[in-house]
Amino acid sequence: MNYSQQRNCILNIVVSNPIHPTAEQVYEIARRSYPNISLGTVYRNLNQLSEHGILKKICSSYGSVRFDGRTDPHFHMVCTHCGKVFDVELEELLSIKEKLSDMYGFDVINYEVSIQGICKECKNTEIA
Amino acid sequence: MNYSQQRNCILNIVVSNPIHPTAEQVYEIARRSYPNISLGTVYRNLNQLSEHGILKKICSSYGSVRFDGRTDPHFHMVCTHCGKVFDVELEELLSIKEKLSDMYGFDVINYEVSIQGICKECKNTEIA
DNA sequence: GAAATAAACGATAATCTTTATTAAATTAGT
DNA sequence: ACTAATTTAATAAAGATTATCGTTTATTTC
Repeated sequence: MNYSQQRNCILNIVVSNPIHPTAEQVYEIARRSYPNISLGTVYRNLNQLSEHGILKKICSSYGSVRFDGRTDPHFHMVCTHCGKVFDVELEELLSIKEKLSDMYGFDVINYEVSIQGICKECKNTEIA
Repeated sequence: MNYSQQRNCILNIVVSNPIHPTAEQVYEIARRSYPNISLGTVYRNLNQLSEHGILKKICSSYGSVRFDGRTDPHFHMVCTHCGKVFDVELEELLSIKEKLSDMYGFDVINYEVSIQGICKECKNTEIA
């Protein structure tokens, strides 16, 4: 399932831009290479790539879905001031799957930690 | 900020129905008491109550935002088969705030763990 | 308790995000 | 190069959420 220039372009954009872009952002970047690429194409491919585990969807309580080219276990902090998304490592979460299966009989397919707060930079500039 | 019969009704619905309802679901229930309540009123109040920390918004990668009357630290599992949302307790996550502040200089306002998988019941009925 | 002020409501339009449809173009296999 | 399958662009449609605005309801002041 890896043909079409557009799909490769979309994948590259997400992987090489670790800003956790929204579909709209991917679309804007993709248009530089494919000026009449359609937003529908972007959505379709982002969803297909996510379903195949090549990308990951990340959600937050506000705003659009974002996409992540990193698929190894890690989590996300969203700064509610500047909107940037940061990667976070939390080892204590890596054992969640087994724990939830034991405690609740739940087969974990995917899990996500979404943290909202104020990032270091915004904290500093606010003080100044 | 706690007047209006409609707001109290909406709050009661979310608190007394621990199904983590969507705005649409709250709307359907609220109409039993206030037949011409507006969906906009439901959204407005759910958001206001969330902003005041009286309710909590919960997001999942698919579907609408849901609301939770429990505001103490706990997390959520969504069954991708039946769509139900379950509460989860994970003590190892309760210290996230301090850890993220130490490691990343990030002031945590809120955090959310969203787990997708197949619940016990759906697993059993699938086998049968 | 009535009048004045502020907040919230209902109805509806508008917006934003995402998905579906379809004819034309592209890709893969022979 | 030819045929079948897949993908695309363009567009419409659907779904979720927010904004607008005149009217109603609640709070405050007298």
